[in-house]
Amino acid sequence: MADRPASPRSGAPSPSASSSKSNRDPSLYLDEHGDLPFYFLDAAEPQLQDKGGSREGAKVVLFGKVPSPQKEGQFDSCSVVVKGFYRHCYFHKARQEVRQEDGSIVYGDYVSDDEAEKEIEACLLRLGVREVMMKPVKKNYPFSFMIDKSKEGQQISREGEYMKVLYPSAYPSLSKRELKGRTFTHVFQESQSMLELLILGKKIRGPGWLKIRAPTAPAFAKTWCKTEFELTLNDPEMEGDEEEQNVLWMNPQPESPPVTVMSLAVRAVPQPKTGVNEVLMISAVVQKNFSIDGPSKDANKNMSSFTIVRNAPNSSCNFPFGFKEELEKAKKMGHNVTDAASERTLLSLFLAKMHIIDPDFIIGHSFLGFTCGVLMARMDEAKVANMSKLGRLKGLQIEWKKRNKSTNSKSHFVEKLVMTGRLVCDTYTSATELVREKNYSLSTLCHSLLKVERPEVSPSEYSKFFAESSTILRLCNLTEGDALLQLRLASQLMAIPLTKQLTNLAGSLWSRSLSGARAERIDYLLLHEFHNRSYVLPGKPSRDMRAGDSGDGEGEVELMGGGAAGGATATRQGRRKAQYSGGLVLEPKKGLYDTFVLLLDFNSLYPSIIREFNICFTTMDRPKQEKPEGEFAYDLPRDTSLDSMGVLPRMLKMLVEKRQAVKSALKSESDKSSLKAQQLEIRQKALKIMANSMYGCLGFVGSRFYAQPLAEMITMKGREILQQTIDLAEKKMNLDVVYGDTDSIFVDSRSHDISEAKKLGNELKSEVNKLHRDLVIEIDGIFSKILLLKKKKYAAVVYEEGPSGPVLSYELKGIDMVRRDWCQLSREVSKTVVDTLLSKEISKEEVIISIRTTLMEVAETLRTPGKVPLSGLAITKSLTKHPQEYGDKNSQPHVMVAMRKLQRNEPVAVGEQMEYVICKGEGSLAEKAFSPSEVKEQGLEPDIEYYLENQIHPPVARLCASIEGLEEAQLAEALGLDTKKFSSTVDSRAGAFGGQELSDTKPLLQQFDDVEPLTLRCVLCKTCVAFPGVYPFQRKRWSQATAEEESEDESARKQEHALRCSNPACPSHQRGEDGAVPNGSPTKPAASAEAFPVGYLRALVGKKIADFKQRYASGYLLVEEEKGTVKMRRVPLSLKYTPELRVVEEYTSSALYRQLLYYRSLFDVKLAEHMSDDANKERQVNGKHKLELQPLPPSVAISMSSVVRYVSAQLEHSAFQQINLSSLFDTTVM
RNA sequence: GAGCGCAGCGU
DNA sequence: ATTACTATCGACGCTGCGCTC
Ligand SMILES: [Mg+2]
Ligand SMILES: [Mg+2]
Repeated sequence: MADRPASPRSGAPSPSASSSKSNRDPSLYLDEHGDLPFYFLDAAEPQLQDKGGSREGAKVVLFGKVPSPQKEGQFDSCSVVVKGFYRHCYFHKARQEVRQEDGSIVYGDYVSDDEAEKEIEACLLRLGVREVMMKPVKKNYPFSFMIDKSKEGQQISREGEYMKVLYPSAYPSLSKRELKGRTFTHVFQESQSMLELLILGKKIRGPGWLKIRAPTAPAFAKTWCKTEFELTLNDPEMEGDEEEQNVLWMNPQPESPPVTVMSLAVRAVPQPKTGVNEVLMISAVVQKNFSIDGPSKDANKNMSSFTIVRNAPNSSCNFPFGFKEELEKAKKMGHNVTDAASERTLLSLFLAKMHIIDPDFIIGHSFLGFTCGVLMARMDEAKVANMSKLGRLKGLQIEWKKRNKSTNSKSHFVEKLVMTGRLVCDTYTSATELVREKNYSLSTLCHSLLKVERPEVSPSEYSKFFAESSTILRLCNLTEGDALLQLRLASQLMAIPLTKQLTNLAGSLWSRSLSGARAERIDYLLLHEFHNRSYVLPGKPSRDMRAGDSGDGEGEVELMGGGAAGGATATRQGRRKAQYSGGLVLEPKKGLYDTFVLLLDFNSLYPSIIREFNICFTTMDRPKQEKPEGEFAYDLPRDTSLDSMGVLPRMLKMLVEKRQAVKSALKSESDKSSLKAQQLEIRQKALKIMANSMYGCLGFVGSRFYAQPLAEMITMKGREILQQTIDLAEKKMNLDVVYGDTDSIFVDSRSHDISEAKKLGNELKSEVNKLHRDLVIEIDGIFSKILLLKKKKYAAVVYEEGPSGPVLSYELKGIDMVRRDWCQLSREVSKTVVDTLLSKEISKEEVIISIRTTLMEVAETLRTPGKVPLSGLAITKSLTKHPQEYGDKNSQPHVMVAMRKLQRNEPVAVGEQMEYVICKGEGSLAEKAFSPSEVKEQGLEPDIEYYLENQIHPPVARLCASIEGLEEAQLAEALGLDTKKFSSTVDSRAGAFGGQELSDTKPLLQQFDDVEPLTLRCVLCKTCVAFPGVYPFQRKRWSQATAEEESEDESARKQEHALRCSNPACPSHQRGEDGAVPNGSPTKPAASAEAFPVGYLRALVGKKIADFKQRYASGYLLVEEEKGTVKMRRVPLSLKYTPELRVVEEYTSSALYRQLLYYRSLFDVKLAEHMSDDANKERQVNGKHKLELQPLPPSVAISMSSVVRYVSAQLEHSAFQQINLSSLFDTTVM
């Protein structure tokens, strides 16, 4: 930037000129006026130990970087200890009570300054504050729109009169409870920290260049920084003079200095007996030119690394013979490995390195949650000196007895304390905030973000690595690799530049921003703004800023002290009940749409509402009238003109406009991957985050600016605007709104024409936008197909026009397959089902076939032991608290698994993803849940039926809920589940078959309506014969009776078997009466005389069965082929099977089953006898003659039974109901 | 069916 | 209601599972 000073020290003596002085001379850092250019990174207000009775004033330590006097362009770490603070508080003056004649009291003017001053002075004196400065001031009050029920008649108005009170910080801050008086009603900022006072007073807005006026050298260093200064603040002049400020924010800002980051990876091994982690190895990767504004240039050039590994004699991790030599060799190869004789040596060495390298940033994966704690515990145990070198604040005393409580302390308080002065970027924490993953282990993140497979080594394997020198070095390599991966991960996530931008925008502390204090960022943004506008600032959560909230009459709970606010009862982990209503969600018009559906969405709805309606602390009025309990009493600000803009709208306007500027700058950037472009991208993102999180903080009980009425007003307007938009679309434009959620509507264009749909969308868009000034709705997407399932649950095909035709992609919201609490298998099956449902141009029948086939295949695979890997069955659930803290631990699978893990002395972290597999066995679900490792070790068997019934069926059923022909029962049938659980309005035929026993020789004959009849072809004369069954009378009895007349053979009294050629001239008839029987002809081989030999029958039936199976299975194969190639383009099944399209389409599993059963029945002699009984009963009723079944020749009987056995074998393997449909896919034919 | 609890999607 | 230890977390809307009554 052109307007930037080239260097923060412009005008300073050049380094060479002062080279004669000692390197340590701090004055070298000062410019010609004796001022210090200081890049502020972070600050802390260390708590002071009380030394007897004498109190020291508060100290605030600023940590940062200063230009190195020795080397141009380099920077040294520096701290500035600021002293001489005065506490600032504001006493709001009371109004005089005037007694009326009727005895009532009215409140008049403010009490006089003298009166107030006297009382306040006395009050402070009573609290031990002897040096006080006081002055009447006018201040504004941010919560003037709320009614303070505890202070009837003494409401604070927007502008009011206060006494400003200042006293040295050596005196303690005042307790609100002790501050009661006649002349004042409220006290503000009495507990403000000096750090906050400094930041607000000096307008320090996050990391940036400051000019420190005339700092001095300290008598002794309080920090481990390379150089240190001390600054005593001027005595507070009541009127702050800009020239007298001793800390100034530089304007314009020179370029930020690069920082040094150190990524740490530690291998700790738990002691078998105690479970205490001991440090085995520490690796660090250091990068010196790390840019805090964006990606770093030449990152690799400025990287170095080291590893320290320790010997552990008398344990499994001792150095093998000759390790020293190997180590020396490795060192010569450039591998920076140091050995240490003991853990203590290792830790000391490490601290020394830390001190020399003096990193500004520490990067680690779960650094605060694990690594740092382990290091500290071991340093304490081994009595390693100067543990505080981990951070930069010297001589910290940490009370260890307190922290040995339990491992589940989530605040990492001590760790943060020790790290003071070095910023910590925890890749775990950052990732949980910046990306959504199924879990946040280093390996997973490397895989998904860096596309790198990280080799995992568990502590139990360390001893193996210590068997040989080479493998120890390999472990060192891996550890160093981890450190490098963490560094890359942090860079990839842009965690450091992004939090820096956020901190700059908010004017908060970087260390707090890094540890994810989101609400605090908004607090600081508003604190700065309100401070600058001369408002008294709200303190820690307490009710007096907004005592007696309008809606619920909670009076003066706060005075009782203990009463926890916000209803946060005890150890309640689950989310508490909502305090006010939020967004409007429409009931979707459920179903599958194949017309274009438009998604219109308001840009940043809530921030826009704040601007549109000028909603702010400063613009809202007190409710004019009492409203009944629970009703919202506030009115909208009447004035929404731009000149009366409130603070919040103004800030949002600023954020939005800045973002627009950044985005347009980004647009003009030709190379989107350039450093500049990426910096802009980060800035843009930070601006968006800030704008969007403002609303959330208004409703946050713990926020400094907690203002539920504002939050409530915003959501209320949100609901109104969405409803208004819907009405416009439906009533005025006669459109079909099929769904909407908070800030969006989904409109069915009822058209297959994209341009028509777009036109419609644009019309609606412009109509809506006409209604608003700041609110903007936009077409957020066009779906060529959408399956609306439930509120917040849908699957859609996004239609976009690319340079070469339409580009399709999925949008999947809320459905089970996007959630991590279903096993992978379930998600995969759902995926296939969604693929089918959303595929293009596929008939309803094809969809049904395809999904049924998928399910049958899944069931078959699952029921085949070992076909599905355990990982596919693992169900994942997070531990949201320590296992012990769960109420009924015994009924929750993930908790049970965690408890057992604890029992085995394995660490269990809060937030960890517990994997479990449901196994066969007795008891409740939780008792059948085991971790994958337990399953393997104990040889347990997964409960396949559980998975089919509870993991596959419900999600698929939900997806198919609106698809006719794929009701729950059909899906259950396809999965081979008990269909009785589902209402039997569904497939009655399937139901009928479901109850059928295979051994039953009396099937329901009408069920063979749709089977293909069996045609035999005489092997001798090639005549084709439709095979009626064992006897001719059976011909018309397989399906519903037809009106057709009986043929001669069917009604013949003497029923001869039907296994004979119909051609009278056939040679088969030449041989004896029965034809089929080779009755011992001497001239011809017996077999050749048969029309239908048994071998032929079996082959024919076998072939037919195989054909049907193939026909059935081919549907599946086609789907499978599809999956591998084009996700969205499914070739319809009919394309491949045009000649037999109908057959294929209708060829379901039950059809196949019936076909097989039919074949068997045709040859079933016993069945024939049953059927003749039935037939004779009917004939008797109708007065027809009785049929007499003629005995079968032995050979025919053998043929018949042979075929029956053959078909039965195939049927038995393929139990269609409740057993196993899978062998239908067995393509081998006997 | 209600209650409780758990999970974590959605805006 | 914390910036020294009980942790501390932006809001609300919605579905789905398991257990007990
Ligand atoms: Mg939006
Ligand atoms: Mg939206």
